[in-house]
Amino acid sequence: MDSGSDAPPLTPAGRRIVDAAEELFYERGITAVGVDLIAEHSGVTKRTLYNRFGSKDNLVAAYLTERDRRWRSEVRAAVAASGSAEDAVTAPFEALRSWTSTHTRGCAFLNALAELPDPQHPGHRVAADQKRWLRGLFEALATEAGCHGPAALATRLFVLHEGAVATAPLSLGTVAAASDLARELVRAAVRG
Amino acid sequence: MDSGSDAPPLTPAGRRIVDAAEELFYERGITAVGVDLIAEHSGVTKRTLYNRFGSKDNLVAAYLTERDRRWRSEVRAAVAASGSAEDAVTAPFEALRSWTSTHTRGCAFLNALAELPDPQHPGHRVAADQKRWLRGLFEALATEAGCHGPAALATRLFVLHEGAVATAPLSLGTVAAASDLARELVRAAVRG
DNA sequence: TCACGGGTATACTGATCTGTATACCTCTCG
DNA sequence: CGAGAGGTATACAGATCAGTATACCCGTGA
Repeated sequence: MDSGSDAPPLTPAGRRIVDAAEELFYERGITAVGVDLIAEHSGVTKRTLYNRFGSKDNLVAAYLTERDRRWRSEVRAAVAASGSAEDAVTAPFEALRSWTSTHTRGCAFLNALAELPDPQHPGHRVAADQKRWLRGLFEALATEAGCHGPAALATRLFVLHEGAVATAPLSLGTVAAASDLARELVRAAVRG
Repeated sequence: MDSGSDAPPLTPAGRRIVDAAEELFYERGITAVGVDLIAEHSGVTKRTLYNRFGSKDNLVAAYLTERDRRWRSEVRAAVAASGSAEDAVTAPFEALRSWTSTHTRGCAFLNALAELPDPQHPGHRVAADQKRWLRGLFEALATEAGCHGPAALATRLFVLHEGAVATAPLSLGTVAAASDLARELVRAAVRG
């Protein structure tokens, strides 16, 4: 559940493959990108790609797992950088703000869920787990901050967060709006 | 902007093609479904499909346009069925509730945006327009109900709505949570 | 009567898809 | 020395992709 250190240490070629997959899958879509293109962009033979990952589905899962690892790291850093337990609850929205300022394709995990309907697909599982982790993080942070009704509050913060990231590419000011409302909700839950 | 009556009257075969496209594109994904499969499912020759729509991209746009037309109709019905101007503001959440009770693949438009990164793609435009329409509808309803700060409120309601529909397939209770919070926000904006 | 719109049937093109086969190279470590 | 891991290079299989070509059928309306 921690998505932590049980990652197999990637070989140099494996590293380049995942890097290329991260960019291409995210920018152009998973189904629209073929393994040949990824092999070419990473300067690696298709044979090597299949030796490392076995199948495209597994490579997709590796791509999402890597994204998940980095994203959790950024969120945890934002939580650690927050000044108070109350601010920590909305720290994921700060991480979201900086993410959306440089990326215009929204959430890699929501996009993956849109493209991979099959719950058995390894990539689907990674993406769904990422979302469940985030909702759980909100609940843990809300509990830590002494908020009333941490479970219900966490679901509300989670909805706001996902709505913001899902609509971020539309540039309708949803990230700031969600962030502001989230802070109001947390403040009310701490006081109330 | 109304997505109304300027729709070309579909021929019988065209009707069946769009119906099949609606089901297949939504359930399995746009890129993952080929035109041959749609032709087969609609009992139509591929020649006819191309005579009607010209290209897969155009068929995708027709699919999303049809979905948009139906969805706006359902939302407008929910608005009309609401008992008061205040209830009308959150009527789209009622439509969302009934939609997610029978569909587990989330929002066809968000899914389309996830699969079609190119803003020039005709399907991308239809999906983006649908989202802008919804945000505008919230603002119009909020204004009608005499809410304070209707523009900011509309963006908040929009974020909640999109977060709910984006995470609905995860079954984390987000639709009910967003709906409840939306009503609280509207009530506060009417009173305040 | 006859032209035309809507549709069927079948075959095809050229590209691209995931995945595999075969053969060779090079470095490290026991 | 020798084995194995990591990788390259090239070619291939079989399926599927979007889209086109050719030829025919049938109903309606001028």
